[in-house]
Amino acid sequence: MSAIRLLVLAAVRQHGRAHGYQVRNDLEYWGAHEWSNAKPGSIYHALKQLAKQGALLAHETAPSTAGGPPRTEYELTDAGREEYFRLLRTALTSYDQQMDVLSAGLGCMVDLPRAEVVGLLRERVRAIAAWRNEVTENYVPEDGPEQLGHIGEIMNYWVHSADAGATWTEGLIARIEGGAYAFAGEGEPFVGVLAEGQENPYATGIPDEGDRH
Amino acid sequence: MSAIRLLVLAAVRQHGRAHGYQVRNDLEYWGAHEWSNAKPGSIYHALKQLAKQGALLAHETAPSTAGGPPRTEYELTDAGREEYFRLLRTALTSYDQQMDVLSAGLGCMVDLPRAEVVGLLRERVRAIAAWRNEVTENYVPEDGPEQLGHIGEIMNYWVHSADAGATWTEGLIARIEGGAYAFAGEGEPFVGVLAEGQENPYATGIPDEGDRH
DNA sequence: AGTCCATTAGTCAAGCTTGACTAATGGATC
DNA sequence: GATCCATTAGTCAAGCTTGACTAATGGACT
Repeated sequence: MSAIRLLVLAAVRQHGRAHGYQVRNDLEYWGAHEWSNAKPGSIYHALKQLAKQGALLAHETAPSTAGGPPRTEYELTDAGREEYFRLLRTALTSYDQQMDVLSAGLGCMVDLPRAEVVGLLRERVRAIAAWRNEVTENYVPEDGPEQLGHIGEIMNYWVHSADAGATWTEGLIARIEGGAYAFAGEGEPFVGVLAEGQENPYATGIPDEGDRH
Repeated sequence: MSAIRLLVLAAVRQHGRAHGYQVRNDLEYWGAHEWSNAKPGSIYHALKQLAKQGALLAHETAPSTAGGPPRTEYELTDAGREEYFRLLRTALTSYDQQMDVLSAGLGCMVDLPRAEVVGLLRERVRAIAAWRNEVTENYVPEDGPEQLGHIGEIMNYWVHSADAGATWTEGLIARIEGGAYAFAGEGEPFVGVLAEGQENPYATGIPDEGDRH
């Protein structure tokens, strides 16, 4: 599972109706370029693919009001809403060693009820434990782990990462059970997208080639 | 950077001369399917691509002696040896949040001298610290981190993971400085590939569709 | 002697990712 | 008033990944 579809659906969903560049800006606002493969090509590809598969409805292209080529606006369909929640639940539950998927899930978690998120995260902790069990049982030779030599460090690293992930998840569960954040059905939903014309306070100040001289 | 090229170069290098299926088996022996995208398609693609780019020399296809279609054998070129060490050094040094790259680097680290590996890992710790610094400075609003709401959990998770990675790397440095493992120039090199006809003791017992009935 | 099928070995199309490129508008500068 | 260029918006080709598929050999079973 890649994070990009979840992120794109989340952005379109919060806008109600959005064009590609808006989605692209929101993902930059979320810092997604730092922890996921949210690049223009991937975003536009995901939009087209989701539209083709019926998760998004593509409205005919309209000429831009602010320069640039005409733009296509997208809206979530019912199938898209289902897909969004399916992806979100998977992102919070499954352990696939990919930081981007969980990160996207964290950004969207408040769209689910508090109790469900806690349940999904507990399931995640269980999944990590199961994975850990599987690899430690299958990859230790009869003569003890020393026999593996430096190769054993690979497993050592996986297990260390898995444990760190589980510990962190338990901390998050505690914070959520302690009342942190506003989840679905608990008042004003969190607004996480940029309004038309609003500037991104986290815009990357990184100059590209063209800025240098 | 993806781990697959490094893994494929490592397998070919250890064999001296190898065909695709041999590489595929070695990667399974290393457990690479558990922690990287080492699937048949990716492996054969990487072999072809590396050959096209001059890192591998492809010998003409020869009919298999044990069934199946004819196979192509590959050998490292001088450019391939350089590429191997370049990728290996990058894998050990850079922090890109991808477990597979570091895992591949760990599997290959003994091909470098002990002192160099320690240096590269120290550089890695520095890279993690720099990354941590950058994100914590750039993504905290003026009014304090609480302002971010649940979005702050994403950064919290990155930082936690980065710290866990740095701690683990420091542990590894200590083990290596303490004399663990045999590195380049320290006697018999570690043999990590399967000889012709040798069975993989870690073969996945997972049955695929065809086995079911 | 024919069929089944496990093993050996690799191909392929569809989808995803990447980095570089195109194209239109409007304001700043010379 | 012509040129430059930042911003807005999106395309494209090349490469990578995935899962399902093909193809050849030889042994087991009927």
